[in-house]
Amino acid sequence: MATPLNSSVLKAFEILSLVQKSQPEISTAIVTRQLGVNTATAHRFLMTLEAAGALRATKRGYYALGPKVDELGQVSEDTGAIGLLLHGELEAVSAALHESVMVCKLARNGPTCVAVASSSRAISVNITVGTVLPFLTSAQGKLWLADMEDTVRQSYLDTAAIAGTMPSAPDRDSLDADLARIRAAGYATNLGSNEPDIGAVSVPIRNARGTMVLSLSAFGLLRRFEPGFVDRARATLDASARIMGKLMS
Amino acid sequence: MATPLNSSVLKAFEILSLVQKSQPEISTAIVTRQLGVNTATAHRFLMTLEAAGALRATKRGYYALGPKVDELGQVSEDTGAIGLLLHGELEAVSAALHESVMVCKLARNGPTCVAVASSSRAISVNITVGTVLPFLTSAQGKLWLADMEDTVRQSYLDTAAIAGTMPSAPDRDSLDADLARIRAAGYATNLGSNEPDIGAVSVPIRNARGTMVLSLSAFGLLRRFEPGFVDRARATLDASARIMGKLMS
DNA sequence: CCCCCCTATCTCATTATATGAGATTTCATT
DNA sequence: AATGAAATCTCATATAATGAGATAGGGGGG
Repeated sequence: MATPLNSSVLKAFEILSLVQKSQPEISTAIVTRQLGVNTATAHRFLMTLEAAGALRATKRGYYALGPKVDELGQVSEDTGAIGLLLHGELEAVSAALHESVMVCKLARNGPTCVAVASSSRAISVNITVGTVLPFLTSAQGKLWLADMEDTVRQSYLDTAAIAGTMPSAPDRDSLDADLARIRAAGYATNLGSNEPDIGAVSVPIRNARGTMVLSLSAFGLLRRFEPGFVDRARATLDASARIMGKLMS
Repeated sequence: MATPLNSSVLKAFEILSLVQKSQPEISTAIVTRQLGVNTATAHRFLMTLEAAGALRATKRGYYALGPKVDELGQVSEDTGAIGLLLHGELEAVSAALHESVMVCKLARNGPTCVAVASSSRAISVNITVGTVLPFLTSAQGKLWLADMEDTVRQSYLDTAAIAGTMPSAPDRDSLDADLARIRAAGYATNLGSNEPDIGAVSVPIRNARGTMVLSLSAFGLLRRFEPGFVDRARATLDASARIMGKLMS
């Protein structure tokens, strides 16, 4: 009999996973219904998770994610956990394409770099971990927009507009058409729209459940990004994105 | 007898809390030593946390924070958990000072806004959640730098320099003197150094252990930030920072 | 290249504790 | 203030966590 796992701990994380953007607070009833455990058990787990700081009571019987989650998330960022995890694969893609590659997560103001591998070429594009890309003019920004529900997309675009990072917006119809095309193709490109003379190709990284959790892109001097290279890069990036998706699940 | 807490779950979070910037990976031995539990128990917890995705094996017997932590952290950000938690207090400060106030966490490229309350005044400073402030010219940036160990500070300054967000750096000695003054005073100001005609006062938010976890600042048109107002604002901000620190612990 | 030691991993009997049904309290709503 | 729905508590029982000791596996020194 292999090492038995601690089922209480597993259950605790199942409970925490019930908290989602569409369900930012959970209660005893929700836990009971969605995990099929006894009311008393659900209640005790919520109390325990609150004591641990993983949940925080908002109103009687309702809990949102707590400070411990933020604290651990911060440590994970500080220690570059994602970067270390993806580092090897990222280097491999960079070497295969002879271009710089980067991985972004979605933040409020745009895709934000969490890992990067620079090509050995003599170009210098100022990308470091933490860099925020614009939604409308970067390949990764458009890729994320294309993946969103309409209402969610609108809220991101509104935020971007307020923050002033929404330059010379193309009219809404052409944006919609563009995003539909990207959604169908499964990749996005940026041929100089963000920085002059810099091109990029990006593909989604999806977890086991098919949710887009990160984006991957290759970028470099625009003149290299002619159709043939874009196709080749897309195939290479897609293969790596599948591997990275497995690593993230 | 009040509801007994699930000790396995509490222990799981104690174990996760052992992962820190200074100790990015944990092993059975580390858990055994630091929590005083049996080797077999420690091992089983690590296996369980890996199965839950909260930890990720890097090499034989060593574990770093895993994808579940990032996932939950992302949900916490998306649901604006910190913002909701601090919202009431933030509004109160804004009302008391008749200025906009904001809270930032530390990210690689500078303090990043996680919550904001706008004053009712007719000024418009483009601050939204997600906005990244510069290290050297913003009140909050200097406050964070002042709180860091020398080596850590240098690594942040290096990153900032690479990202090109380090404008006309004052010479090193004057920066050190400035930071020493801020450290001693417990607050920092920015009198137009970031945006012309915009001033700011900022104070640290510390958790129960004294660690600076967030920064709080009030900002507005520069001409209001004469010495008398700065002193009054500092006192008000400090009082709120203590309350917010408790909420975060 | 092999051996040795340190550490991770497994086994199993004992014991602690998590569980669920039902009773009780609390809160919001009318 | 009465009512109903949901959270919280109690306690006997079953289950699952624990720790000592045995085993296996890997990295470093000879």
